[in-house]
Amino acid sequence: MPTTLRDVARLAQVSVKTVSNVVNGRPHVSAEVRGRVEAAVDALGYRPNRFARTLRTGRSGALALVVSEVDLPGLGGLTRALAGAAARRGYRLVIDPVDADRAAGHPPPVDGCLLLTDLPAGPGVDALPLVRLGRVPGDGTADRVGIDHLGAGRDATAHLLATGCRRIAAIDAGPDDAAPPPPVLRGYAEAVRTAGLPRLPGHVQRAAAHRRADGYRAARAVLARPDHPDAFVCASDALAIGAMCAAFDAGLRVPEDLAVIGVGGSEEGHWMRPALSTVAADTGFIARQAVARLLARIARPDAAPVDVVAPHALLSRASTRGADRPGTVRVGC
Amino acid sequence: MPTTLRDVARLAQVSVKTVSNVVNGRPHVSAEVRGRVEAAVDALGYRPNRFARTLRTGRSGALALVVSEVDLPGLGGLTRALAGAAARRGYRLVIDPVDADRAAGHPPPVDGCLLLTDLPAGPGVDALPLVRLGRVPGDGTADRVGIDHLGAGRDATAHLLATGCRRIAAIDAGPDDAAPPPPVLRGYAEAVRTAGLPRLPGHVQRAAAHRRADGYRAARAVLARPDHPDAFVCASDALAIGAMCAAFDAGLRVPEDLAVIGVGGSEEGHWMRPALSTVAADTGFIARQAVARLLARIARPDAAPVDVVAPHALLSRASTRGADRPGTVRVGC
DNA sequence: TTGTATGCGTTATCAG
DNA sequence: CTGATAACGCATACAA
Repeated sequence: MPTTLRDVARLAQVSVKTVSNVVNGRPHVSAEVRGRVEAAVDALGYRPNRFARTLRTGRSGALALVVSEVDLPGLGGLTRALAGAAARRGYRLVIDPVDADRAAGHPPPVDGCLLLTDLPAGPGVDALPLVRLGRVPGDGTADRVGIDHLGAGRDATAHLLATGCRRIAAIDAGPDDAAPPPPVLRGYAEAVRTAGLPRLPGHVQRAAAHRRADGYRAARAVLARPDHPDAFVCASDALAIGAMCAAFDAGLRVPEDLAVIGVGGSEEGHWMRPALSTVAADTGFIARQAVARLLARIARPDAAPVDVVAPHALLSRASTRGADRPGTVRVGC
Repeated sequence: MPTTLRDVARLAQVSVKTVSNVVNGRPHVSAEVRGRVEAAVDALGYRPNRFARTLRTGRSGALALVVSEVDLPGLGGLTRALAGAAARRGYRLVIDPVDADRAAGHPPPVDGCLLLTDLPAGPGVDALPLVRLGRVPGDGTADRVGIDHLGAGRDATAHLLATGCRRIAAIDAGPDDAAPPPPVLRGYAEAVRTAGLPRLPGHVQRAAAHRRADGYRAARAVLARPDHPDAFVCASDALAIGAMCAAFDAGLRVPEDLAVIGVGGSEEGHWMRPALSTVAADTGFIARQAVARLLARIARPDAAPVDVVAPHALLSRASTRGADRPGTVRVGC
């Protein structure tokens, strides 16, 4: 049974209020009383009850990053950046993994949520202040911070074109019949059209989700066709990693026979061999903006939702051809 | 300002207690009253306040997985297993990323912690019921669930010996002068000695931590020596992935010139090319045991700490030689 | 500068 | 079966 403010107050011979003042670092407490209280706190090993404090103040001081997939390449870097940004604003960050099916049924005990999933928020989470992470623009129902995926798809494709690829395939996640197609695919189509290249049938694949295995399957499907592509644009690093593995297992050399580029700038891609070229988001920017937007929404729940577009840069590594490698090609906003 | 039990009670023309009974699914409520209350709950969009509930009951229904490194290969699989095990016991799981330096200063708002770090618990976390994940045996100060790392090191080394490797190097994390050496290294040394092979100087490297970059650096240091090893035993998949990259960058073929094996059984290793051989823990077992131990400790805080040894199996994949590949070699307990 | 009293939203105790 | 009322631990008007 934990010690409470009252226990400390009794031992230190002061009132509850004074102990509260000392614990919360309030001024206007005499040095002598403060010393007595601190001694009592130490002696009893007092720790404030977070739930009581939150109930009273209405603030828990915690934000949640809600993810439907914990094994996502790049999640580590994003989490680090978000935790840092939150800490600088006086908040702690916890990760809340939710099942795809029972999506976010109960809200985590936090002041607000960052959603890294395109799932519907669910009855629990959507009552909380909420910022979505990922592709912008969104549907305007919530604040959203992410890179311009259409631009990312265009830039990735342009990079492949510039390094000599001519039969470029693309892999994105989501239902096959989605309309409009997802932004990376639109950017890809735009770049291919601008270059005056023909659209090859079956060269656009839709994976079930952004998992390595989905990318592997999608890439196999394309590589099984008689008209091999010479490059893959993948809408995420997870898909790209799966696609690279499919290429190896098919006996193809990367990038000589098949170039691969992803989107995300994940750490894991850096540790593939060959290292994965990728359109990297500025995670520091995203983290700062996402936390700032979320805190703003907590303060003003009724403000109009805004989209924040984060800068991106193309990281040209060994999985794509090109004389400029290794290096960063500045593109995007 | 959210709606409370009182608002619902007022609208439904019943007492606060009755609403509470309905919300918590208690029996002894007439169907008619129940219907009225449920209608009011829906109309007002009532959601129970978790903090008030926790304050009152003393139980939050949440467990925390405390990690010092979020970019760990295998963390995804472990998290999934733990979240599942917790859910089956009626608990939710959140991940609490902590900085290595300001380790776990504040306790997360949960009923207990699973610690996936060897850092000292810190003043906040160590007051909570706590189970450590990782190598067993531990120091006896806390419950601990993990595989037998000494056996894992022995089995990994034996596998390399059985597939023809004769100059085997080892990489583990931690300070160079730690005594006793970490268990994987001890198992490695034991297997090498048993095989009657000489100890090659400089073939045991200590990395700063279990990060890919640490494995990369350590492997480079070994490969820079005139007496190349023909295999690496790595104490984690993160180290092994870094070591594999170092081998490639040195122009070596895996496994022909250099075999590599890790410990952990991470998903990420599966998606390396060649796929990483690894000593895989039974994450389902670990998750079930860890959650069970933690709940037991919550119920009886003063019970003596116990160590639980989880089964492990050697996954022989393409990063090690051998005719039996691909396949699982049953070893361990 | 410090103490007293009240309420945050919930559940539990006890009457009716 | 239902209703009034007291706690849970903390922070804060307000009083002293």
